[in-house]
Amino acid sequence: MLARLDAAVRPIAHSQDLANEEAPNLASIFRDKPLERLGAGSALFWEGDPARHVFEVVEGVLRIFRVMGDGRRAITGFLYPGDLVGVSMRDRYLYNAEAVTTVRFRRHSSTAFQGAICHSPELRPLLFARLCDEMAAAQDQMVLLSRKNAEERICSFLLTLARRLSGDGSPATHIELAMTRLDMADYLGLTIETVSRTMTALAGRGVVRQAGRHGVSLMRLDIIQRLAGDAQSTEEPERPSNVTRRAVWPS
Amino acid sequence: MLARLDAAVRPIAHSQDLANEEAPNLASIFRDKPLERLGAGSALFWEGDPARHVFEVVEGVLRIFRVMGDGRRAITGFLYPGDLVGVSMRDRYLYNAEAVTTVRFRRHSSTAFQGAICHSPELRPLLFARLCDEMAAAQDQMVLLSRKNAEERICSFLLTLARRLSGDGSPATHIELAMTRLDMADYLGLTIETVSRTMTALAGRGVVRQAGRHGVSLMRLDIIQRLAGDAQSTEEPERPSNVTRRAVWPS
DNA sequence: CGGAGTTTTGACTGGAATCAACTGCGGTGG
DNA sequence: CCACCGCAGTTGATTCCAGTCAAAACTCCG
Repeated sequence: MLARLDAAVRPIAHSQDLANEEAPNLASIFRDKPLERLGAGSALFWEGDPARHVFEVVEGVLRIFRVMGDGRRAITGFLYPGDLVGVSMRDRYLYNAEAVTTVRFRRHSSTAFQGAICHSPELRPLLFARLCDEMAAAQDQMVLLSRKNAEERICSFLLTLARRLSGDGSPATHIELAMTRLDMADYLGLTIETVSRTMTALAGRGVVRQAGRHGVSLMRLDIIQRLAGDAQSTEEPERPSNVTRRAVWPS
Repeated sequence: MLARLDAAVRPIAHSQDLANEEAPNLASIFRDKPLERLGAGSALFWEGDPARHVFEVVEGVLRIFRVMGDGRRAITGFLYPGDLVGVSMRDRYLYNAEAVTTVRFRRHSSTAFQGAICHSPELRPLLFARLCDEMAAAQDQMVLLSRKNAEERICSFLLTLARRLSGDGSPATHIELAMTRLDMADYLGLTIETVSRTMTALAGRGVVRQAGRHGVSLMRLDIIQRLAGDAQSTEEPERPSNVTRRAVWPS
């Protein structure tokens, strides 16, 4: 009873990778599996369910979250095309996974996935790398939740999303939030009211521009970056420890 | 390129395992390495340092943390004997590691460690399992930071510590906190004053008893467990596909 | 056009942060 | 042995950011 990790793992490269012609990658394991579909709001699995499958998100957005006894919800991550869900060493899923939007995905049995990983010296390090990226992202999130104020949380979130959606390194200047304010709040450790007020305040200062319910244009990336709070303070920019500064975020 | 994870990984079993006579375990990789020593407060490495080594904690406690530009600190974890530090797929450490107490540890080069893992079908799943446990712990911490109040955070922390220090499943009833109030605060996303007040309040209610600066006796484990907030609410202990509400807490 | 859900806005509250003493322990050296 | 210092921790007073409660406004549907 070996493998079956329980973590949601994210890709290093974005999803539009050339899965077929290139060197094997994690997505290639799923290539011949049928495409399945999950309506917005539906659950892919629940915490505690037997962890029989591993999933690859092909299109759409998933949220993974836990719910406390009294109903308080904490979203621990959003998953995008190319991400794997349900990779775990345990026999039960440790969190809930729900579709934020309509999601298209492929399914693989945990045992077969495990076998494929174990026997492929090419794939193994890829999975390891994803787990490590995920761990780094989790630590970023812990910093955010433990020490950032509402404005810093929102700006960090927008920036992360902008970087992820752009594929390459530089953040996109316009993003479409797939999720509601409630999802954002439960991910950032805030309430919907605070998320709303903070977004409005940023828009009022011309830092962002809201376009419809879910569209956000990042008008002043420089300011957003500063407000996100990850920046070095202005002393000794040559600190070798700063070099990696944020090797962190995936993509 | 290949292996070098960046996560602090924890053991499933406690450290007093029979490293030598039993089946290979992760500690066995380090068995022939010399024991080194690190004074309380000293750094093992800094965020951004080249990740040349992987460490095994043999004795004492480490803290791993990040510092924001303006000095705010967030401790993302404490590491105990048997834990590995610096396992990473990146060429730089992503966080700081400092000794809370005097620490004794062993050191292994990242590349050699990586090689040992890659070539050992026994060790690989163990490392995977640790990463996954670490990921699960990180998610617990995100729930704590995002949705729990001060009292719940303190009780969760005490409970986690009690479980870890006892080795087996049932929580120890007396624990010695290796860390200061400041460490606790930076781990729990609180201030020292709030940690202090909350501890005092718990002691005042007879839930815990403080013994000296760092000793804590858990007088009412049942209450602590309830206050930690992870408990089921008292409805329907069996959870079939009771999709609506929520599906269970792990195990 | 209507209606439900989502988002925004406003008024007020409250829990933890902040600011500020004060206490007590532990080590050190006279 | 004890006076002194310094740091960790506690306690108190006050502030403030985000939460709560409530209602209005907007959007996206059919």
